[in-house]
Amino acid sequence: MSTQFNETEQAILAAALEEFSKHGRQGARMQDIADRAGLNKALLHYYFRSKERLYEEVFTYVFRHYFTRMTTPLRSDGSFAEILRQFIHQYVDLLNENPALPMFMLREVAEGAPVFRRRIGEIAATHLDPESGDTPLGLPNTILAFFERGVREGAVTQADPFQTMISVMGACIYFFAAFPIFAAVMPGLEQQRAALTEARKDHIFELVYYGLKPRTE
Amino acid sequence: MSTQFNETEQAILAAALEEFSKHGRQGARMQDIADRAGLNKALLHYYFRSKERLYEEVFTYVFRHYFTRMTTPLRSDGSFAEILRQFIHQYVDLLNENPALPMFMLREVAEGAPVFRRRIGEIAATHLDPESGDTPLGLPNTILAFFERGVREGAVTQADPFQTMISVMGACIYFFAAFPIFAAVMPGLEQQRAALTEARKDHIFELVYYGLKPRTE
DNA sequence: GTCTATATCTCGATAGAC
DNA sequence: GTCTATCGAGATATAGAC
Repeated sequence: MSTQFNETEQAILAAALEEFSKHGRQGARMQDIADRAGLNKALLHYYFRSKERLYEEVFTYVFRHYFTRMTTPLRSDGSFAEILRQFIHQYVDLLNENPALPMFMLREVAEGAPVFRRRIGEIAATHLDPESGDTPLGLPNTILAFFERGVREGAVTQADPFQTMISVMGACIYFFAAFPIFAAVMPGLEQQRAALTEARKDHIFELVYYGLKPRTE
Repeated sequence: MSTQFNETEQAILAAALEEFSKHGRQGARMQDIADRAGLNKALLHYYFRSKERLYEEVFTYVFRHYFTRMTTPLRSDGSFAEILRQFIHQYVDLLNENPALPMFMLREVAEGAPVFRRRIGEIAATHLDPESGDTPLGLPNTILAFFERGVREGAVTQADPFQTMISVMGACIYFFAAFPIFAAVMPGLEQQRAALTEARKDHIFELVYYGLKPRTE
Protein backbone atom coordinates (compact mmCIF):
# COMPACT_ATOMS: atom_id res chain seq x y z
CA MET A 1 0.00 0.00 0.00
CA SER A 2 1.05 3.58 0.32
CA THR A 3 3.89 4.78 2.53
CA GLN A 4 1.70 6.91 4.75
CA PHE A 5 0.41 3.78 6.50
CA ASN A 6 2.36 1.52 8.85
CA GLU A 7 2.52 -2.24 8.50
CA THR A 8 -0.58 -2.98 10.57
CA GLU A 9 -2.63 -0.38 8.76
CA GLN A 10 -1.51 -1.74 5.41
CA ALA A 11 -2.53 -5.26 6.42
CA ILE A 12 -5.96 -3.96 7.41
CA LEU A 13 -6.39 -2.00 4.18
CA ALA A 14 -5.40 -4.99 2.02
CA ALA A 15 -7.77 -7.30 3.88
CA ALA A 16 -10.56 -4.72 3.72
CA LEU A 17 -10.13 -4.33 -0.04
CA GLU A 18 -10.63 -8.06 -0.48
CA GLU A 19 -13.72 -8.21 1.71
CA PHE A 20 -15.31 -5.03 0.37
CA SER A 21 -14.74 -6.25 -3.19
CA LYS A 22 -16.29 -9.64 -2.53
CA HIS A 23 -19.24 -8.61 -0.40
CA GLY A 24 -19.75 -4.88 -0.91
CA ARG A 25 -19.62 -1.98 1.47
CA GLN A 26 -22.46 -3.28 3.63
CA GLY A 27 -21.92 -7.00 3.08
CA ALA A 28 -18.32 -6.99 4.27
CA ARG A 29 -17.91 -7.94 7.93
CA MET A 30 -15.44 -6.27 10.27
CA GLN A 31 -14.80 -9.67 11.84
CA ASP A 32 -13.87 -11.16 8.47
CA ILE A 33 -11.56 -8.26 7.70
CA ALA A 34 -9.87 -8.71 11.06
CA ASP A 35 -9.52 -12.46 10.52
CA ARG A 36 -8.05 -11.98 7.06
CA ALA A 37 -5.56 -9.45 8.40
CA GLY A 38 -4.69 -11.76 11.31
CA LEU A 39 -5.70 -9.13 13.83
CA ASN A 40 -8.31 -8.39 16.41
CA LYS A 41 -11.56 -6.73 15.51
CA ALA A 42 -11.05 -3.92 18.01
CA LEU A 43 -7.86 -2.86 16.25
CA LEU A 44 -9.82 -1.99 13.15
CA HIS A 45 -11.71 0.60 15.14
CA TYR A 46 -8.54 1.72 16.90
CA TYR A 47 -6.89 2.53 13.56
CA PHE A 48 -9.84 3.57 11.41
CA ARG A 49 -12.58 4.55 13.86
CA SER A 50 -15.51 3.10 11.91
CA LYS A 51 -16.35 0.75 9.06
CA GLU A 52 -17.40 3.71 6.94
CA ARG A 53 -14.08 5.51 7.43
CA LEU A 54 -12.17 2.31 6.72
CA TYR A 55 -14.07 1.98 3.46
CA GLU A 56 -13.20 5.54 2.55
CA GLU A 57 -9.49 4.95 3.16
CA VAL A 58 -9.58 1.82 1.02
CA PHE A 59 -11.39 3.66 -1.71
CA THR A 60 -8.92 6.52 -1.69
CA TYR A 61 -6.00 4.13 -1.96
CA VAL A 62 -7.57 2.07 -4.71
CA PHE A 63 -8.54 5.10 -6.70
CA ARG A 64 -5.02 6.53 -6.61
CA HIS A 65 -3.30 3.26 -7.38
CA TYR A 66 -5.71 2.23 -10.13
CA PHE A 67 -5.75 5.48 -12.02
CA THR A 68 -2.16 6.48 -11.47
CA ARG A 69 -0.87 3.24 -12.92
CA MET A 70 -3.14 3.55 -15.92
CA THR A 71 -1.79 6.93 -16.94
CA THR A 72 1.86 5.88 -17.01
CA PRO A 73 1.96 4.49 -20.57
CA LEU A 74 0.14 7.56 -21.85
CA ARG A 75 3.02 9.76 -20.77
CA SER A 76 5.72 7.74 -22.53
CA ASP A 77 7.22 8.55 -25.91
CA GLY A 78 6.30 6.60 -29.02
CA SER A 79 3.90 6.36 -31.92
CA PHE A 80 0.17 6.38 -31.38
CA ALA A 81 -0.05 2.68 -32.11
CA GLU A 82 2.79 1.80 -29.76
CA ILE A 83 1.35 3.76 -26.85
CA LEU A 84 -2.08 2.27 -27.49
CA ARG A 85 -0.56 -1.19 -27.33
CA GLN A 86 1.26 -0.39 -24.09
CA PHE A 87 -1.83 1.12 -22.52
CA ILE A 88 -3.89 -1.99 -23.24
CA HIS A 89 -1.14 -4.37 -22.05
CA GLN A 90 -0.63 -2.37 -18.87
CA TYR A 91 -4.34 -2.21 -18.16
CA VAL A 92 -4.93 -5.93 -18.66
CA ASP A 93 -1.92 -6.72 -16.48
CA LEU A 94 -3.19 -4.39 -13.78
CA LEU A 95 -6.61 -6.03 -13.74
CA ASN A 96 -5.12 -9.50 -13.87
CA GLU A 97 -2.91 -8.81 -10.86
CA ASN A 98 -5.75 -7.19 -8.91
CA PRO A 99 -8.95 -8.94 -9.93
CA ALA A 100 -10.79 -7.34 -6.99
CA LEU A 101 -10.14 -3.81 -8.23
CA PRO A 102 -12.71 -3.35 -10.98
CA MET A 103 -15.56 -4.80 -8.95
CA PHE A 104 -14.67 -2.56 -6.04
CA MET A 105 -14.91 0.50 -8.28
CA LEU A 106 -18.06 -0.69 -10.04
CA ARG A 107 -19.82 -1.23 -6.72
CA GLU A 108 -19.02 2.32 -5.71
CA VAL A 109 -20.44 3.57 -9.00
CA ALA A 110 -23.59 1.47 -8.58
CA GLU A 111 -24.33 3.22 -5.30
CA GLY A 112 -24.05 6.58 -6.98
CA ALA A 113 -20.35 7.02 -6.15
CA PRO A 114 -21.04 8.76 -2.82
CA VAL A 115 -17.53 8.40 -1.42
CA PHE A 116 -15.98 9.29 -4.73
CA ARG A 117 -17.97 12.51 -4.84
CA ARG A 118 -17.27 13.30 -1.20
CA ARG A 119 -13.53 12.74 -1.35
CA ILE A 120 -12.81 13.68 -4.93
CA GLY A 121 -11.49 17.14 -4.02
CA GLU A 122 -9.20 15.78 -1.34
CA ILE A 123 -7.82 13.11 -3.64
CA ALA A 124 -7.14 15.61 -6.38
CA ALA A 125 -5.44 18.00 -4.00
CA THR A 126 -3.15 15.44 -2.38
CA HIS A 127 -2.09 13.55 -5.43
CA LEU A 128 -0.56 15.84 -8.00
CA ASP A 129 1.43 14.09 -10.64
CA PRO A 130 5.10 15.05 -10.11
CA GLU A 131 5.90 15.51 -13.79
CA SER A 132 2.93 17.14 -15.43
CA GLY A 133 1.18 18.65 -12.43
CA ASP A 134 -1.86 16.71 -13.54
CA THR A 135 -4.06 15.00 -11.02
CA PRO A 136 -5.38 11.45 -11.43
CA LEU A 137 -8.76 13.06 -11.99
CA GLY A 138 -7.32 14.30 -15.25
CA LEU A 139 -7.25 10.70 -16.41
CA PRO A 140 -10.31 10.86 -18.65
CA ASN A 141 -8.95 14.02 -20.20
CA THR A 142 -5.53 12.39 -20.57
CA ILE A 143 -7.02 9.46 -22.45
CA LEU A 144 -9.25 11.73 -24.49
CA ALA A 145 -6.24 13.86 -25.41
CA PHE A 146 -4.45 10.69 -26.48
CA PHE A 147 -7.19 9.65 -28.89
CA GLU A 148 -7.56 13.22 -30.12
CA ARG A 149 -3.88 13.15 -30.91
CA GLY A 150 -4.51 9.99 -32.95
CA VAL A 151 -7.18 11.77 -34.96
CA ARG A 152 -4.88 14.77 -35.56
CA GLU A 153 -2.02 12.57 -36.70
CA GLY A 154 -4.31 10.70 -39.06
CA ALA A 155 -3.68 7.39 -37.29
CA VAL A 156 -7.35 7.08 -36.39
CA THR A 157 -10.75 7.77 -37.91
CA GLN A 158 -12.86 10.70 -36.77
CA ALA A 159 -14.52 8.44 -34.17
CA ASP A 160 -15.56 10.23 -30.97
CA PRO A 161 -12.63 9.88 -28.51
CA PHE A 162 -15.00 9.45 -25.57
CA GLN A 163 -16.72 6.51 -27.22
CA THR A 164 -13.36 5.00 -28.04
CA MET A 165 -12.15 5.37 -24.46
CA ILE A 166 -15.23 3.57 -23.12
CA SER A 167 -14.87 0.78 -25.67
CA VAL A 168 -11.23 0.11 -24.88
CA MET A 169 -11.70 0.16 -21.12
CA GLY A 170 -14.87 -1.90 -21.31
CA ALA A 171 -13.22 -4.55 -23.45
CA CYS A 172 -10.41 -4.83 -20.90
CA ILE A 173 -12.55 -4.84 -17.75
CA TYR A 174 -15.45 -7.04 -18.82
CA PHE A 175 -13.22 -10.03 -19.34
CA PHE A 176 -12.36 -10.07 -15.64
CA ALA A 177 -15.78 -8.97 -14.42
CA ALA A 178 -17.72 -11.63 -16.31
CA PHE A 179 -15.28 -14.51 -16.54
CA PRO A 180 -16.73 -16.45 -13.58
CA ILE A 181 -20.21 -16.58 -15.07
CA PHE A 182 -18.97 -17.74 -18.45
CA ALA A 183 -16.76 -20.28 -16.72
CA ALA A 184 -19.84 -21.61 -14.90
CA VAL A 185 -21.62 -22.29 -18.19
CA MET A 186 -18.69 -23.25 -20.41
CA PRO A 187 -16.86 -26.34 -19.15
CA GLY A 188 -13.10 -26.21 -19.55
CA LEU A 189 -12.92 -22.43 -19.77
CA GLU A 190 -11.37 -22.09 -16.32
CA GLN A 191 -8.27 -24.00 -17.41
CA GLN A 192 -7.72 -21.61 -20.32
CA ARG A 193 -7.87 -18.51 -18.17
CA ALA A 194 -4.16 -17.67 -18.19
CA ALA A 195 -3.82 -18.23 -21.93
CA LEU A 196 -6.95 -16.22 -22.68
CA THR A 197 -5.73 -13.37 -20.49
CA GLU A 198 -2.45 -13.20 -22.34
CA ALA A 199 -4.10 -13.45 -25.76
CA ARG A 200 -6.60 -10.80 -24.74
CA LYS A 201 -4.02 -8.01 -24.96
CA ASP A 202 -3.26 -8.42 -28.65
CA HIS A 203 -6.89 -9.18 -29.44
CA ILE A 204 -8.06 -5.85 -28.04
CA PHE A 205 -5.18 -3.96 -29.60
CA GLU A 206 -5.90 -5.36 -33.06
CA LEU A 207 -9.63 -4.83 -32.73
CA VAL A 208 -9.17 -1.20 -31.77
CA TYR A 209 -6.23 -0.49 -34.08
CA TYR A 210 -7.91 -1.81 -37.20
CA GLY A 211 -11.35 -0.73 -36.08
CA LEU A 212 -10.16 2.86 -35.86
CA LYS A 213 -7.85 2.86 -38.87
CA PRO A 214 -8.82 5.47 -41.47
CA ARG A 215 -10.76 3.81 -44.29
CA THR A 216 -10.34 4.70 -47.94
CA GLU A 217 -13.73 3.69 -49.38
CA MET B 1 -42.46 -8.71 -14.99
CA SER B 2 -43.54 -12.22 -15.85
CA THR B 3 -47.13 -13.42 -15.97
CA GLN B 4 -46.69 -15.96 -13.19
CA PHE B 5 -46.71 -13.14 -10.61
CA ASN B 6 -49.65 -10.99 -9.59
CA GLU B 7 -49.56 -7.22 -9.44
CA THR B 8 -48.31 -6.97 -5.86
CA GLU B 9 -45.59 -9.53 -6.45
CA GLN B 10 -44.47 -7.72 -9.57
CA ALA B 11 -44.24 -4.43 -7.68
CA ILE B 12 -42.11 -6.12 -5.03
CA LEU B 13 -39.84 -7.75 -7.61
CA ALA B 14 -39.33 -4.46 -9.47
CA ALA B 15 -38.53 -2.58 -6.28
CA ALA B 16 -36.22 -5.35 -5.12
CA LEU B 17 -34.32 -5.30 -8.40
CA GLU B 18 -33.64 -1.58 -7.93
CA GLU B 19 -32.48 -1.94 -4.35
CA PHE B 20 -30.40 -5.08 -4.91
CA SER B 21 -28.72 -3.41 -7.89
CA LYS B 22 -27.88 -0.26 -5.97
CA HIS B 23 -26.83 -1.77 -2.67
CA GLY B 24 -26.10 -5.43 -3.27
CA ARG B 25 -27.62 -8.56 -1.83
CA GLN B 26 -26.62 -7.71 1.74
CA GLY B 27 -26.74 -3.93 1.43
CA ALA B 28 -30.34 -3.80 0.24
CA ARG B 29 -32.86 -3.25 3.05
CA MET B 30 -36.24 -4.96 3.18
CA GLN B 31 -37.68 -1.71 4.55
CA ASP B 32 -36.40 0.23 1.52
CA ILE B 33 -37.78 -2.36 -0.88
CA ALA B 34 -41.17 -2.14 0.84
CA ASP B 35 -41.09 1.67 0.74
CA ARG B 36 -40.20 1.70 -2.95
CA ALA B 37 -43.01 -0.75 -3.71
CA GLY B 38 -45.42 1.29 -1.59
CA LEU B 39 -46.13 -1.67 0.64
CA ASN B 40 -45.58 -2.93 4.13
CA LYS B 41 -42.43 -4.78 5.10
CA ALA B 42 -44.39 -7.76 6.39
CA LEU B 43 -45.89 -8.32 2.94
CA LEU B 44 -42.47 -9.02 1.52
CA HIS B 45 -42.17 -11.97 3.86
CA TYR B 46 -45.76 -13.01 3.22
CA TYR B 47 -45.09 -13.30 -0.51
CA PHE B 48 -41.44 -14.34 -0.62
CA ARG B 49 -40.71 -15.81 2.81
CA SER B 50 -37.21 -14.42 3.22
CA LYS B 51 -34.83 -11.85 1.77
CA GLU B 52 -32.72 -14.63 0.31
CA ARG B 53 -35.66 -16.19 -1.53
CA LEU B 54 -36.74 -12.78 -2.78
CA TYR B 55 -33.27 -12.25 -4.16
CA GLU B 56 -33.38 -15.62 -5.89
CA GLU B 57 -36.71 -14.80 -7.54
CA VAL B 58 -35.36 -11.47 -8.76
CA PHE B 59 -32.26 -13.16 -10.08
CA THR B 60 -34.24 -15.80 -11.92
CA TYR B 61 -36.42 -13.16 -13.55
CA VAL B 62 -33.49 -10.94 -14.50
CA PHE B 63 -31.51 -13.80 -15.90
CA ARG B 64 -34.33 -15.00 -18.12
CA HIS B 65 -35.29 -11.54 -19.32
CA TYR B 66 -31.72 -10.36 -19.88
CA PHE B 67 -30.46 -13.35 -21.79
CA THR B 68 -33.64 -14.22 -23.65
CA ARG B 69 -33.91 -10.75 -25.14
CA MET B 70 -30.27 -10.79 -26.17
CA THR B 71 -30.58 -13.94 -28.23
CA THR B 72 -33.51 -12.73 -30.35
CA PRO B 73 -31.49 -10.91 -33.03
CA LEU B 74 -29.14 -13.86 -33.33
CA ARG B 75 -32.01 -16.06 -34.51
CA SER B 76 -33.18 -13.71 -37.25
CA ASP B 77 -32.29 -14.00 -40.92
CA GLY B 78 -29.76 -11.69 -42.55
CA SER B 79 -26.12 -11.19 -43.36
CA PHE B 80 -23.47 -11.47 -40.68
CA ALA B 81 -23.02 -7.69 -40.64
CA GLU B 82 -26.74 -7.01 -40.38
CA ILE B 83 -27.27 -9.39 -37.49
CA LEU B 84 -24.19 -7.99 -35.72
CA ARG B 85 -25.65 -4.51 -36.05
CA GLN B 86 -29.02 -5.65 -34.72
CA PHE B 87 -27.44 -7.49 -31.81
CA ILE B 88 -25.51 -4.41 -30.72
CA HIS B 89 -28.49 -2.10 -31.13
CA GLN B 90 -30.74 -4.46 -29.20
CA TYR B 91 -28.21 -4.90 -26.42
CA VAL B 92 -27.60 -1.16 -25.96
CA ASP B 93 -31.34 -0.52 -25.95
CA LEU B 94 -31.86 -3.26 -23.37
CA LEU B 95 -29.23 -1.78 -21.07
CA ASN B 96 -30.50 1.73 -21.61
CA GLU B 97 -34.04 0.76 -20.65
CA ASN B 98 -32.90 -1.26 -17.64
CA PRO B 99 -29.79 0.42 -16.26
CA ALA B 100 -30.04 -1.66 -13.07
CA LEU B 101 -29.68 -4.94 -14.93
CA PRO B 102 -25.93 -5.17 -15.61
CA MET B 103 -24.96 -4.10 -12.10
CA PHE B 104 -27.27 -6.70 -10.62
CA MET B 105 -25.61 -9.43 -12.65
CA LEU B 106 -22.09 -8.13 -12.03
CA ARG B 107 -22.66 -8.11 -8.27
CA GLU B 108 -23.80 -11.70 -8.40
CA VAL B 109 -20.64 -12.57 -10.30
CA ALA B 110 -18.46 -10.69 -7.83
CA GLU B 111 -19.71 -12.89 -5.01
CA GLY B 112 -18.88 -16.02 -6.95
CA ALA B 113 -22.30 -16.37 -8.58
CA PRO B 114 -23.72 -18.58 -5.79
CA VAL B 115 -27.39 -18.22 -6.76
CA PHE B 116 -26.58 -18.57 -10.43
CA ARG B 117 -24.86 -21.86 -9.77
CA ARG B 118 -27.59 -23.08 -7.44
CA ARG B 119 -30.54 -22.28 -9.72
CA ILE B 120 -28.97 -22.79 -13.10
CA GLY B 121 -30.50 -26.24 -13.58
CA GLU B 122 -33.98 -25.13 -12.59
CA ILE B 123 -33.83 -22.11 -14.86
CA ALA B 124 -32.73 -24.21 -17.79
CA ALA B 125 -35.47 -26.76 -17.17
CA THR B 126 -38.30 -24.26 -16.93
CA HIS B 127 -37.28 -21.97 -19.74
CA LEU B 128 -36.76 -23.83 -22.96
CA ASP B 129 -36.86 -21.66 -26.01
CA PRO B 130 -40.10 -22.53 -27.86
CA GLU B 131 -38.57 -22.50 -31.35
CA SER B 132 -35.16 -24.04 -31.11
CA GLY B 133 -35.43 -25.96 -27.88
CA ASP B 134 -32.38 -24.04 -26.76
CA THR B 135 -32.13 -22.80 -23.24
CA PRO B 136 -30.94 -19.28 -22.34
CA LEU B 137 -27.88 -20.99 -20.90
CA GLY B 138 -26.94 -21.72 -24.46
CA LEU B 139 -26.40 -18.01 -24.97
CA PRO B 140 -22.60 -18.05 -24.89
CA ASN B 141 -22.62 -20.90 -27.35
CA THR B 142 -25.18 -19.08 -29.50
CA ILE B 143 -22.97 -15.99 -29.70
CA LEU B 144 -19.89 -18.08 -30.27
CA ALA B 145 -21.63 -19.94 -33.08
CA PHE B 146 -22.56 -16.60 -34.60
CA PHE B 147 -18.96 -15.37 -34.72
CA GLU B 148 -17.77 -18.75 -35.92
CA ARG B 149 -20.24 -18.42 -38.75
CA GLY B 150 -18.66 -15.05 -39.56
CA VAL B 151 -15.24 -16.67 -39.79
CA ARG B 152 -16.57 -19.46 -42.03
CA GLU B 153 -18.27 -17.00 -44.36
CA GLY B 154 -15.10 -14.93 -44.59
CA ALA B 155 -16.81 -11.86 -43.13
CA VAL B 156 -14.45 -11.84 -40.16
CA THR B 157 -10.79 -12.47 -39.41
CA GLN B 158 -9.66 -15.60 -37.62
CA ALA B 159 -10.01 -13.78 -34.29
CA ASP B 160 -11.03 -16.02 -31.37
CA PRO B 161 -14.85 -15.87 -31.15
CA PHE B 162 -14.76 -15.93 -27.35
CA GLN B 163 -12.51 -12.87 -27.23
CA THR B 164 -14.77 -11.12 -29.70
CA MET B 165 -17.87 -11.90 -27.66
CA ILE B 166 -16.30 -10.44 -24.51
CA SER B 167 -15.17 -7.32 -26.36
CA VAL B 168 -18.58 -6.59 -27.85
CA MET B 169 -20.47 -7.17 -24.60
CA GLY B 170 -17.90 -5.23 -22.58
CA ALA B 171 -18.06 -2.25 -24.90
CA CYS B 172 -21.83 -2.20 -24.55
CA ILE B 173 -22.03 -2.69 -20.78
CA TYR B 174 -19.17 -0.51 -19.59
CA PHE B 175 -20.77 2.63 -20.96
CA PHE B 176 -23.68 2.22 -18.56
CA ALA B 177 -21.63 0.83 -15.68
CA ALA B 178 -19.07 3.62 -15.65
CA PHE B 179 -21.03 6.61 -16.90
CA PRO B 180 -21.74 8.07 -13.43
CA ILE B 181 -18.08 8.25 -12.49
CA PHE B 182 -17.09 9.89 -15.75
CA ALA B 183 -20.00 12.29 -15.39
CA ALA B 184 -18.72 13.22 -11.94
CA VAL B 185 -15.33 14.24 -13.36
CA MET B 186 -16.38 15.61 -16.75
CA PRO B 187 -18.73 18.59 -16.46
CA GLY B 188 -21.49 18.68 -19.06
CA LEU B 189 -21.33 14.97 -19.82
CA GLU B 190 -24.63 14.24 -18.10
CA GLN B 191 -26.53 16.41 -20.59
CA GLN B 192 -25.09 14.45 -23.51
CA ARG B 193 -26.13 11.10 -22.14
CA ALA B 194 -29.03 10.44 -24.51
CA ALA B 195 -27.07 11.50 -27.59
CA LEU B 196 -24.03 9.46 -26.55
CA THR B 197 -26.19 6.40 -25.93
CA GLU B 198 -27.70 6.63 -29.40
CA ALA B 199 -24.32 7.24 -31.06
CA ARG B 200 -22.82 4.39 -29.10
CA LYS B 201 -24.62 1.76 -31.18
CA ASP B 202 -23.02 2.67 -34.50
CA HIS B 203 -19.70 3.38 -32.83
CA ILE B 204 -19.46 -0.15 -31.46
CA PHE B 205 -20.72 -1.69 -34.67
CA GLU B 206 -18.14 0.11 -36.79
CA LEU B 207 -15.34 -0.62 -34.34
CA VAL B 208 -16.13 -4.32 -34.35
CA TYR B 209 -17.05 -4.58 -38.01
CA TYR B 210 -13.88 -2.95 -39.30
CA GLY B 211 -11.78 -4.30 -36.47
CA LEU B 212 -12.70 -7.86 -37.49
CA LYS B 213 -12.72 -7.36 -41.26
CA PRO B 214 -10.28 -9.64 -43.06
CA ARG B 215 -7.11 -7.76 -43.89
CA THR B 216 -5.17 -8.17 -47.12
CA GLU B 217 -1.65 -7.15 -46.02
C1' DG C 1 -0.83 -1.02 20.92
C1' DT C 2 -3.35 -5.20 21.58
C1' DC C 3 -6.72 -8.03 23.48
C1' DT C 4 -11.48 -9.78 25.92
C1' DA C 5 -15.85 -8.76 27.20
C1' DT C 6 -19.77 -6.21 26.59
C1' DA C 7 -22.89 -2.50 25.29
C1' DT C 8 -25.73 -0.67 21.55
C1' DC C 9 -28.17 -0.87 17.54
C1' DT C 10 -29.81 -2.25 13.03
C1' DC C 11 -32.46 -5.25 10.49
C1' DG C 12 -34.68 -9.61 9.07
C1' DA C 13 -38.42 -12.15 10.55
C1' DT C 14 -42.72 -13.26 13.13
C1' DA C 15 -47.07 -12.81 15.96
C1' DG C 16 -51.40 -11.47 15.97
C1' DA C 17 -55.24 -7.97 15.22
C1' DC C 18 -58.24 -6.64 11.52
C1' DG D 1 -54.27 -10.01 2.26
C1' DT D 2 -52.62 -6.15 4.82
C1' DC D 3 -51.09 -3.81 8.72
C1' DT D 4 -48.66 -2.59 13.66
C1' DA D 5 -45.80 -4.00 17.15
C1' DT D 6 -42.15 -6.68 18.65
C1' DC D 7 -38.67 -10.34 19.06
C1' DG D 8 -34.08 -11.99 18.48
C1' DA D 9 -29.82 -12.68 15.77
C1' DG D 10 -25.90 -10.66 14.46
C1' DA D 11 -23.19 -6.85 13.55
C1' DT D 12 -20.73 -2.38 14.76
C1' DA D 13 -18.63 -0.07 18.20
C1' DT D 14 -16.77 0.77 22.91
C1' DA D 15 -14.93 0.00 27.72
C1' DG D 16 -11.37 -1.29 30.15
C1' DA D 17 -7.63 -4.68 31.55
C1' DC D 18 -2.91 -5.65 30.27
